[in-house]
Amino acid sequence: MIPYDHKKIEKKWQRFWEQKKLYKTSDSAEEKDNFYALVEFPYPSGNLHTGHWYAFSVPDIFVRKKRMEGKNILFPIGFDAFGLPAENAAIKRGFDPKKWTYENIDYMRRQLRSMGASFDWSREVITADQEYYKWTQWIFLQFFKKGLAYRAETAVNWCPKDKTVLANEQVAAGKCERCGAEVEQRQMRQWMLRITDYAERLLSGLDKLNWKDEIKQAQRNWIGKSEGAEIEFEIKNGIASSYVLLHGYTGSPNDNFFPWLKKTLENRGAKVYAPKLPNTDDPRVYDQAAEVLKSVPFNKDTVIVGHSLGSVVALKIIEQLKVPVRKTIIVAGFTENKFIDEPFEVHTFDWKFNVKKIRQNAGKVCILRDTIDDVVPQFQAENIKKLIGGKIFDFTASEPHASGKIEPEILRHCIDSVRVFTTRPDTLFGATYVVLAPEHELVQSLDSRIENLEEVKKYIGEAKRKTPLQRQQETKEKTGVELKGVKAINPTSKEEIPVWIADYVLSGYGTGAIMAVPAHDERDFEFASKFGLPIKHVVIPSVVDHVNPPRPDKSSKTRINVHALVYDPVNKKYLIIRNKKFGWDTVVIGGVEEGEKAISAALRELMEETGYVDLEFKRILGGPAKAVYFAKHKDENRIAITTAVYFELKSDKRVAIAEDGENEGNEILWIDAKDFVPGKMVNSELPYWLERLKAGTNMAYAGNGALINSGKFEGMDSEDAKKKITEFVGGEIKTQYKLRDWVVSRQRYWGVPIPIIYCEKCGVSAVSEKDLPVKLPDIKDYLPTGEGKSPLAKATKWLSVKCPVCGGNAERETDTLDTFVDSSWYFLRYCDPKNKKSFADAEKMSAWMPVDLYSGGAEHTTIHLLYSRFWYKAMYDLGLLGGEAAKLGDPSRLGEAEADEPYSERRNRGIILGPDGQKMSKSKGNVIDPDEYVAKFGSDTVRMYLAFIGPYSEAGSYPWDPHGILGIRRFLDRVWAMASTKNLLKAEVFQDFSQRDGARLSNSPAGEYAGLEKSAAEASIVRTINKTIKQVSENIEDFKFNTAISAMMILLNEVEKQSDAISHKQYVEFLKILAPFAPHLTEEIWQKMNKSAKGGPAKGWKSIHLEKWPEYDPKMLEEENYDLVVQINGKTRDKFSVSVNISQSEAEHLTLAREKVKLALDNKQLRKIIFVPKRLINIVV
RNA sequence: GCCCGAGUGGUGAAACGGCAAACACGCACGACUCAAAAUCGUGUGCCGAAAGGCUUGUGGGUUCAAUUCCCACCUCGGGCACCA
Repeated sequence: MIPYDHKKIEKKWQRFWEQKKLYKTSDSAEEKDNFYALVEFPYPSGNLHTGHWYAFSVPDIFVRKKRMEGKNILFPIGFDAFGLPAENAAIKRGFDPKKWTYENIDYMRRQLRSMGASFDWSREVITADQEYYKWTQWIFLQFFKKGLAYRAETAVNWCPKDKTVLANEQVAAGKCERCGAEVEQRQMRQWMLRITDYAERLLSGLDKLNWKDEIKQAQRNWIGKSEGAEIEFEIKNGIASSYVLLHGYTGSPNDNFFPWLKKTLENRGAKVYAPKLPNTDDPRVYDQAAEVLKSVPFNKDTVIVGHSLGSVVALKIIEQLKVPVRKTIIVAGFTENKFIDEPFEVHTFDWKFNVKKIRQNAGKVCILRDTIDDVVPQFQAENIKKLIGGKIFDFTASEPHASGKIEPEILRHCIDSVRVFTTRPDTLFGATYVVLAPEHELVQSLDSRIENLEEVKKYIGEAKRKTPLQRQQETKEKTGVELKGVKAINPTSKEEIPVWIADYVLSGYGTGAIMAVPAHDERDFEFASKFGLPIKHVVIPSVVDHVNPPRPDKSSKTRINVHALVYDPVNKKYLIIRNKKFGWDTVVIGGVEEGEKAISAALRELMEETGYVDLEFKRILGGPAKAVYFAKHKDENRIAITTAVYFELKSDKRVAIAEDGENEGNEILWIDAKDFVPGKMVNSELPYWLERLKAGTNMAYAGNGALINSGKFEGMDSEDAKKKITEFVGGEIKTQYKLRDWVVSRQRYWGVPIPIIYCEKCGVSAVSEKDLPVKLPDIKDYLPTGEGKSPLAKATKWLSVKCPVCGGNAERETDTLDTFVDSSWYFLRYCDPKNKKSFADAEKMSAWMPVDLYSGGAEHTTIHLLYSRFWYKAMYDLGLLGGEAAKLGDPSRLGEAEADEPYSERRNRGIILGPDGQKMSKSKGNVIDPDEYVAKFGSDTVRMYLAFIGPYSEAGSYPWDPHGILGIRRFLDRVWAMASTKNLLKAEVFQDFSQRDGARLSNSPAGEYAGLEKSAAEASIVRTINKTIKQVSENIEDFKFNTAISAMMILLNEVEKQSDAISHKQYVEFLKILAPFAPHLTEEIWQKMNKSAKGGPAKGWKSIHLEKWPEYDPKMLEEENYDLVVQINGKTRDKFSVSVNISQSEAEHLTLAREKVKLALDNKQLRKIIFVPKRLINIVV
């Protein structure tokens, strides 16, 4: 017997496949459909671990099967080569990150080849290659030009250890996902991508995708959509006594600047001055304004609003004022993120400002940044901020100067008010206070009115010092401070309510302020309870009686009543009333008179109806709640606002029951506690009611229901009231997402340089296309500066550059891009990896995209998967994807196709644990080195063992069993041994084998097979092989490789027992279905079976991996007989062999005749017989 | 707390609503061997000497029949987490 020398065999075939370029893919193949199978490319950490093997070699089984089925397969591989580990190795051990990375790639490439996976290496992509990152930069610039990439100052996550910012998605439980250090919040100016613009499409796109629900759900949760309303709460005395409105240069061609704004302010009793300014940039514009403004009595309660040109006028006025004004609002332009490729003429004012004077007199400064692209530097938000300070508020309308949109926005700043976001506008009547996030801007603008400013400032300072993790850890105990002297006005009741700041309100979500409805929100309830704030119930649960539902043909009456539940603790019984006349059970129900307490009403009614008087009130069981039912005794529908009260019986003492019509037919009953359940009572679901009524007692009731204490909305269903109340107070229906914009700049070296240039004069501009790529310079010192700057800031020579607009001296952006940017489009580069003219050719992309099957780790669900979906959609909208996608580029046609989704099917893989069932880690000493096992058993064994370890279709975690792998090796040994002992591997026997299709494997004379036994064995083998082909085919499709392997094992077990019965054709079929699992072994046997006389491969021989995937014959699956299972009352009692065609009556007859059945039935009456052909017969007695 | 997913032998795990535990590991016994390893064979859910009974986290429901469908609860894993 020839030994199975895996080392020799595997090396031989890996070399052979490579030489023959067996897996090289052309973009189309005749009569073959394209199929794009993608696995997440690895980070070149230096060594392939078990996880890599699991990630790559198992999907390779699927890929090989698809290829044999006749698909033109794209199965590429590459390296996600930028990232922190390289850089940290550089800092720690002095390696050159580039050298380190590329050496690792070389090593891993060799290891990957030893895996025998059928990658097309000719398409390898490395993200750190200049040819690749040139296009990363290029695409980034396309985003920049469309405003999808922008730079802004926001609160960002800062990792103090890695000294870089992180995206939200890279922070887990307040810690840096990579190094575990506690993340801090910092205000920093960063590059961001507008992924939030795509929130809705990222959400709706999921519906169309063939992904597992758990993956979709995780993305949905991450996006976190909630629908609600924004509602304005005015601050008491929030309106100033006078306003001066100064219109803009280009924005308002009409006489009056914002007529609506003027009217609105006047309606509220303010004095408004809106002089007409000439539409010119001549300095005399001020003189004219000054003339008009002579009549304005400026004082410390004046608010000045300047827009564009008007802002310059405003500054001039402020400069000359003697007394400071209350507030200055400047509506300014925005140039920073505009891509300027053409020089423009700059309008200039030669006015000089006295900055000190302005700062003295401007009061609170608030700058609203419009989307208008203002080319005049004086009109730009940033410049105005430099000049007079203050705070910038971004205002994004759908169009610049959006009339009707910007005015309300300005109004908000003219009148001190708080805008809150709520998903429960229906509870607005119950808003008893307002809470601001500590970072909320209103605190600053109100500081003169806050009586306890010191305390407030102290609280804010403490809140700011806390890391996000600390804040999270303190969720149990709520803290906060009231802004004393400040009141907000509830827009429904006009009541004055207190304003608090508390860090349980997050500045980054919604408006950074909430209306607190303690009665109907758990957090507010907790806060209100702690600080003694009022709790006002406005929604009560609503219960409809399903046993006695309201009848549409009957009139309805609303009543306030009480349900009195009485318990006798001695006998453990409940008191109920059974009405004989109408046939129902109730507890005592009594109407509550005007001004009466529920408890006394209950006691009165109990006495009248039952006579019991010695009762002790225990507690309010529930309510108030709305209960709707049909009251038979009154023949009308009842809408009862009811309270449930619980009493205990102290003694049997009774008085006479009042004899009136009401009590007719009533029977007073005491029933067992266990019988006090809906099913056991007559026409009653009272216990269920009482349960429902409990909601809202001693806790916040957050459910829906009916409105109370809500003015004209009294009684309305809370769901309907949401819209109605929002309209009533002039609020705005709004959708919020938890998703934040993606922060992509990193203050680190080893990444793609952001291709942006800063010029003193021209601001921010893109690097010209011809200058791409901006190469990552070689530097010596990789240490981050720590103060928010990348090590690139130290590469002085690289740093300085000519401005692409004016040609003057300028500087480069020193931050690099997040590596998730690199991996957001690598699958596109695989389509056309060598392209020098574009990132990928449109035709080629449309030949392959979308990816048919994407396999990767579950940890990327809300990171890479979400990012790349966004990236792809953005590219799609920019028309960059070409082919069909470009034709579909019109956003109005979206939804017609999935053209904007990159992956049509996604599968998450599980993880391999150490033998101890723990995650593998060096410190635990449970790391399995795949190389060791490959050396010992071969890569075929390792990959097949990983496939066998558990269902790949479920992202479970499977421990590596060092013994378990033996089972696979034994199986492969037996496959080999069978070929070997059956002389398959001897050339002289099998030359011209191709002509001997159908011949027996053994050399024995044909006569030996004569006889019944043999043919039964043959029939059995035929059936098994067909079954196996069927199962293996289906299981691979479902990623259930474990059961596919088990099916092949079953086949081999059977074949070994009667190997003479297997034909050559059948053996070949077996070999072919095994080929994707054990590509080397099967190829070796396949070749040896097809040797020519001279010993080389037979003429026309081709690799088994290019052979056609076997098909099964459904007819061959059928059996003539089967074991009929006999059940009696569902329990198996017997079984016997019957023909497949047996009729029910025959089966019954045979079954009843059997001894065991007779015995078991014991002459009992048969009630029913169920016969399921080909399965069982069930006798019910 | 919310949203997913999963609970089946000693272990990894199988099972269109139809014989629970296929396949594999491990273990026990046997064969081969002077011996061991490897290999091959037999057995292996639990209780019971056997007949037989019990068994898919717990409790209920639907069904002739439930690991599978429905409800409640418990435990574990994952994601989110003061998101108004």
